[in-house]
Amino acid sequence: MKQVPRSFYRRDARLVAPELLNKILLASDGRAGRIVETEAYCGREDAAAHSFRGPTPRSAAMFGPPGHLYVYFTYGMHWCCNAVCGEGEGHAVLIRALEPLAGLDTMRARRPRVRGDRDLCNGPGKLTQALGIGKAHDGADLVKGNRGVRIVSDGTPPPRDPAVSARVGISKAMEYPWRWFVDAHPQVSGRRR
DNA sequence: ATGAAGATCAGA
DNA sequence: CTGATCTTCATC
Repeated sequence: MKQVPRSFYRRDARLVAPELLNKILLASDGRAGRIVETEAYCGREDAAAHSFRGPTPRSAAMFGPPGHLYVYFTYGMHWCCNAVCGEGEGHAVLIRALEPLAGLDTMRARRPRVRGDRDLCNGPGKLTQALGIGKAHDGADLVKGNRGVRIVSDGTPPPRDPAVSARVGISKAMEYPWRWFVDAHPQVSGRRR
């Protein structure tokens, strides 16, 4: 497994998001999945971003150093995780779906209602539940992995031609095509509109 | 102090 | 399509 250096994240989220595809999100106890769907959120120029109006207590991590995690709670029950990008401009990449790779038993235990393994991590709230990511990981360093979460590469390059679409579930700035996913994994990628 | 909206999910 | 569930932040 190769390390993904901090310089990888120190760029516009729209450049990082498609390149995060096929990298691996790793949790402390061996649970891991391949990233197959991402979305870019772009600070002050992006009305759909939590960072749009500048830093708040919730979005503080988005303005922090790149290569750290921004984790937020939404809809009264779900955690979502992002890789912070850029250099303090409030850019981040939302990780929306994983192809489960390891620790599937623990994932199933975390998501007891799920029938098939393909529903384990195919959504931003699902994958955090499967991997056990929550408030404790807000601000965690994905390069050092000192809070048990990191992103690595197994050498698989990002897709040469990732699928692109509008972002899912937003009500502002819907016109931007800032969602990328691995088209070759229809069974694990989230919704496909 | 208040309330509306929310980067979602599961089940009918 | 709807209900669940509760934090966050802008506004009053």
